[in-house]
Amino acid sequence: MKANQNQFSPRKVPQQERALFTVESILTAARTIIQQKGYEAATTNHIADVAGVSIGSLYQYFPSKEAIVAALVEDAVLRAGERTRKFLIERMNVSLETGVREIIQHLLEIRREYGLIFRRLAREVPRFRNISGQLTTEKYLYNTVHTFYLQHREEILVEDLEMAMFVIEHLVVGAIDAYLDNDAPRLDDEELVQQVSNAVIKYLTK
Amino acid sequence: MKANQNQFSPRKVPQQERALFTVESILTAARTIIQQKGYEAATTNHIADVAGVSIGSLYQYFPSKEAIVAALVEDAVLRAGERTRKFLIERMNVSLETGVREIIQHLLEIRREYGLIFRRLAREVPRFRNISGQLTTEKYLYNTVHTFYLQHREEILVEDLEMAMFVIEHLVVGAIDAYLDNDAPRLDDEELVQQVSNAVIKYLTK
DNA sequence: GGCTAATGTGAGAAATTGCTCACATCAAAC
DNA sequence: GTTTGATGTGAGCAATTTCTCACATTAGCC
Repeated sequence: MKANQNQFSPRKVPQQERALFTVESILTAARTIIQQKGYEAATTNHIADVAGVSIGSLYQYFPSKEAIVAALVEDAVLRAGERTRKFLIERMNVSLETGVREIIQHLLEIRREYGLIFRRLAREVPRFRNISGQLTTEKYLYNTVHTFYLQHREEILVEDLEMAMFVIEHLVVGAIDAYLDNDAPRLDDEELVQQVSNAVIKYLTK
Repeated sequence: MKANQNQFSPRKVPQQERALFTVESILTAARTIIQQKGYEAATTNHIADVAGVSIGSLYQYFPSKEAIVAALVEDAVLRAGERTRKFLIERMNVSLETGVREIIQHLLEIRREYGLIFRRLAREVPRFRNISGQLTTEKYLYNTVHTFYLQHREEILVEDLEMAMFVIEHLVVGAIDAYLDNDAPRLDDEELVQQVSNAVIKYLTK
């Protein structure tokens, strides 16, 4: 019984070039299908088909269908988390207004780019909601955002900052997701970011 | 070929007391299962099991699994829509601040009560998103809300009111759903309503 | 070339699920 | 009590989907 193995661990680690290509093809195919047709359409046979490999190969590297999806989610959470982290650290010293606007702008980009994971998958497969939820709420990000707000504490009139952070996080993400879901009439990226920033800044400082 | 029949129409209208009880049992079972375990867990056999009726009886009254879900959705949209309509009309003449707060309070109640439909189902089954989306965006409600805002137009500094309505709708619903999904720490109903109202009012008037 | 381990294949086994149908039971009217 | 239509039953069909396994092919090494 090997350690560090769970029900999502790969069965076999690819060692040759062509095996790596196979694994990549499978992940790409799964991503594409889920993106375009949704989770239900992503049957293992269909994924193998689109990837151009046999169903047997698929099951050599992934123990189950869920393992494929888990791999997609993990990848997205890692990448998006890393980018957001860097972004936040670079913005540590800007003004409250600028910081808020740029963070919202950044969140819009992230949630558009990883729409598959953070919106489609997280909604259709409740199992994965927590995993993808990690991104916005994980401790490191939380602390970084918290630090940013603290640097502008005197401008902020809200008493309970932690509570305000929770409210803001979900106000913002809620509006962004709705904007991306519906194709909002009379509203473009710039305008959305402007309006939501306004709301957040006014909520905090007026 | 009968008119007024579609793929969701019941096959048979219950005529005796016990048949009505059967239908109710099926709907209740479906609601419970979806609420607690999600849409995927709601197989027809499982629904019949929980309802305490045979799978045959289920298919006597519902032509398909989707018809059961459609019945749940329709019921919720009708009830919630009607209640919201009445609520809005009663609040036509209150102040901007009071109106906004009470509407948010009302939305919180509605989305908690009909959480099954407006949150779980709408997310897991893309097919039903539009139907449940009707509730908040349907024309009548839209016009009613619009009228309310217009009565306080001089207090409102935002130029493009229609755009602001879109932003506000999704800010509010986003925050409410997040609050209901996560069991938000250090935040109760009253506090949430207060904070979100604050944000909306300040966004509109400052 | 010959050997070995890694990789690839796809028919089909096993499991799941929506749904049917031939039949059994019950309620109401006479 | 008999009849008749409404209601209830559940084995199992048909279609789909996940996953296995015996076998074939390929890459790397001597």
